[in-house]
Amino acid sequence: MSRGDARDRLIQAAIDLIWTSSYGAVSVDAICERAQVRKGSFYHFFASKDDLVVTALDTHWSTRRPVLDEIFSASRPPLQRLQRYFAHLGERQGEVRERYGRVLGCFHHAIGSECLQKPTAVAAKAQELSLALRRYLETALRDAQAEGSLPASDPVASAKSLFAFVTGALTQARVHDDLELLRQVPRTGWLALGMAGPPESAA
Amino acid sequence: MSRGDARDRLIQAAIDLIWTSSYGAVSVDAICERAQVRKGSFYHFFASKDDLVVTALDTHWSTRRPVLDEIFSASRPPLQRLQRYFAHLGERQGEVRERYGRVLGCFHHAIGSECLQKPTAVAAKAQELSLALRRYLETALRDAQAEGSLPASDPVASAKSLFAFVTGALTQARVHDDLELLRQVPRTGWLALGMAGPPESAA
DNA sequence: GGAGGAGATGACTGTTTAGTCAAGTTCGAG
DNA sequence: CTCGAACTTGACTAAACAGTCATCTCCTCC
Repeated sequence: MSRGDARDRLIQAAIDLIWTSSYGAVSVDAICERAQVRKGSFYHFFASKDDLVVTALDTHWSTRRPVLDEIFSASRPPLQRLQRYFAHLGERQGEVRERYGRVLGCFHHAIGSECLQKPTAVAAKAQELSLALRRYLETALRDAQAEGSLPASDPVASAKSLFAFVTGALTQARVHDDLELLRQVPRTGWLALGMAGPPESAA
Repeated sequence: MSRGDARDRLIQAAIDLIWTSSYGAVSVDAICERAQVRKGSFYHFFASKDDLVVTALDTHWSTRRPVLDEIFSASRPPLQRLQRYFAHLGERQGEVRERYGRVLGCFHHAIGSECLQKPTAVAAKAQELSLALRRYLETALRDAQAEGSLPASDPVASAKSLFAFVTGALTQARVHDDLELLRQVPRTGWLALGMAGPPESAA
């Protein structure tokens, strides 16, 4: 990493600090100090604090995307995709807890619910990523209905409800630092879809 | 309201401003300006910004509590309580939208997920109120299981999951200003409890 | 009417904030 | 060696920030 060394450190510092507290509570100075980068360098790489945060959101998403692509692979039966995703939530936050000492939930969701309309660019990026995530669910539900393994209904509305449950569980887990709650997600998730449990082949 | 006139305006201004944006984005000056109260008066009534916010949380809760007490009245069949609450979510946020021009979700939940550990007093108060709300669900679930209208399970864990879904739906509705999502809550809520729909007598 | 307290006021302090800038250093290509 | 571009640096600004304070204005009770 010769090129973008300080830049990368700034991005990582922003992710660490904002994720563990909040957008509004983290200052440029704090990010610089953690990244061991001077103020002038910050503004060499980024036009503003918001510019860095948008970049941080993109960077973080680019690390999650391949994982989601694998979980929601079209070569996998649609219900098995959901089963893997439900299980992934708990596993992933377990890793987060080991690294940050605390369950932190979803990075861009935490930012998105804090920055409603305030800094347009940040809010727009957070919403964009939330929508991208929801589309994984939507596709899996549509595929499941197409193959008849899930009762027919509006897949967009169903994905919205399921997504609300997932983000709610992640946020509650974050607030109460409660990993156990996420381990309940698979059970309740299937119920919310109108099913008693996961398909036999997916367990 | 002879006593506490300016004080009340400060509390209301804090609720309005923080609810429509966020804790971190609202300054004491902004609150004072909206309340038409001078800085000195602010600190005559409140020891600090956090002190006002804690008071605002309590004040707001005290307006919601009688409504919840009515909805979750023990003289009502437990499943009917849940049905009423599910329906209430959409109605209430409809009112909020009319008043504030936007769906805002749950006030103390928005603050609670933003202020994780930072200002101890604010975070503690927000968590206290979240817990109080969750207990309404817990009691209803316990009563429903006791009378056999809901399959037996751990009511605490079930309440956590149901509460995660409700807060998730409120937050999604807030972020996307989407009232329609909340209107789906009754349907998905019953599913998540392992029921096909509300009891006949409750509809 | 006078004493005293609750409340109002605006100017004030010191700190933190985001963002700027001119003068540096480093380093690879020509 | 030299030139320029990428990068670094620390001092700087102006605004916003939370919080303070002496002084004033009421209103109430004696």
